[in-house]
Amino acid sequence: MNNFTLVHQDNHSRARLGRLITAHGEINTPCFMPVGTQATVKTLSAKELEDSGASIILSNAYHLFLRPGMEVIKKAGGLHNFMSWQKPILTDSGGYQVFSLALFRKVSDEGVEFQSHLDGAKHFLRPEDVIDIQRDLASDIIMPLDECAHYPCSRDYAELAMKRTIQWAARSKKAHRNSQLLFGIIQGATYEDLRRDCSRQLIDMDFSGYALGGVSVGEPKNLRYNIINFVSGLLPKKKPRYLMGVGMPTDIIEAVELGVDMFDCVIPTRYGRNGTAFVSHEGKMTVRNATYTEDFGPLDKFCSCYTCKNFSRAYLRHLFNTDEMLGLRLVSLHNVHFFLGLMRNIREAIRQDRFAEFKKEFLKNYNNA
RNA sequence: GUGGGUGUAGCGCAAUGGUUAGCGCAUUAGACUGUGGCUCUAAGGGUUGCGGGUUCGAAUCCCGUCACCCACC
Repeated sequence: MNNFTLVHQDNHSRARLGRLITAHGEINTPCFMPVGTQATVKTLSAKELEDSGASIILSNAYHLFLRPGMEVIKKAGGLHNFMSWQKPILTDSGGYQVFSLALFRKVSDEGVEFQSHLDGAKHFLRPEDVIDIQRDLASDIIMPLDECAHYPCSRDYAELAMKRTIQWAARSKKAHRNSQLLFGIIQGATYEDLRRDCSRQLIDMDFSGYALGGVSVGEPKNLRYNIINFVSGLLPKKKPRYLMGVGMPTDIIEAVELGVDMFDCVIPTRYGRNGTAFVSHEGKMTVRNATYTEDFGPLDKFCSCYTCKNFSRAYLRHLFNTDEMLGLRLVSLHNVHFFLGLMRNIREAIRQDRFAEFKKEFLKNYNNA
């Protein structure tokens, strides 16, 4: 059975409209998944997320495994109940975190031994363990353990990481026995032949969707788009395509044009906490800047979110300058609203076969992001 | 009034005779892509209280003066 339906293919590009069915509801694609690593999209309540139009969020097996631990989540009745979010959840395996956060790690074909970034305790996780953890989380879409190479990276290491990712994907598939949707993760850094080999082998294993990993890890933009373009062209049309960890609005638009369906990124919330807002027809805006000291207009005059309906730039700047936590919340809320609104606009443009015009129009006035 | 102490960037402080007076915070402006609210990068900002003197050279030593602090009258 296929959980993904291709609803419409844009006439003038590879952009596509789709629908993904999960145990906790349907997701219209292209979609953006706000990131809730520690069972919370930082500073936002489930209601605020829902009101912003979020149809799925992302969480993280590595973080939740370390804290609060699986026993707590199991007793809570799964991640949905624990965090009181009843729409779909995709959980990342934690492959990325093992390679970016752990104090120490030793990777072998068997799995990965690492030291917790929280308390230094040593853990050993095999791909099978990571599937079990996500079974207990009871998320809707789950990801296999993978090895994410950063940029720049030698061809030898990229090949090693890619091959291990494939082996682990096969073992994950074997260990996966329920109705959660398991995606395959394509690695191979910036090397097209490695990406091709990885794609082919994962496609042969028949996953519910395919994720493009190891992107936006420091590589220049042109290389990034080359790889997205290349891999997207290899993937089956009838399965969802997920570009992991991406990204800026312009990255998302470029990737949608290349046929990507799903995105997640910390940018709206992290930038929100750090005082950068995304504004329609403008781009990135640093809320702290002195120029807004007496700007009593809304953050984004085209936005209908709670922040923009009720507060001025001058007030938001004041909140950031005084380190008041409401500022983090209000700008995070706006940014999430902005990203989800962007996705709605993208879907509508594809539906009307005018994605190219939409992209042109969007980029015309939109700078730096 | 007497004695002592202190005056250096918006604030708190370094620099005890030797290049162009530094540091932290603050300010200003950047960065952040499968999340630690953190962190990082850069910039602006000085008549060293004021006036005089000694010296090749003074934030630094001397004299005067002003302000503030402490103690004693």
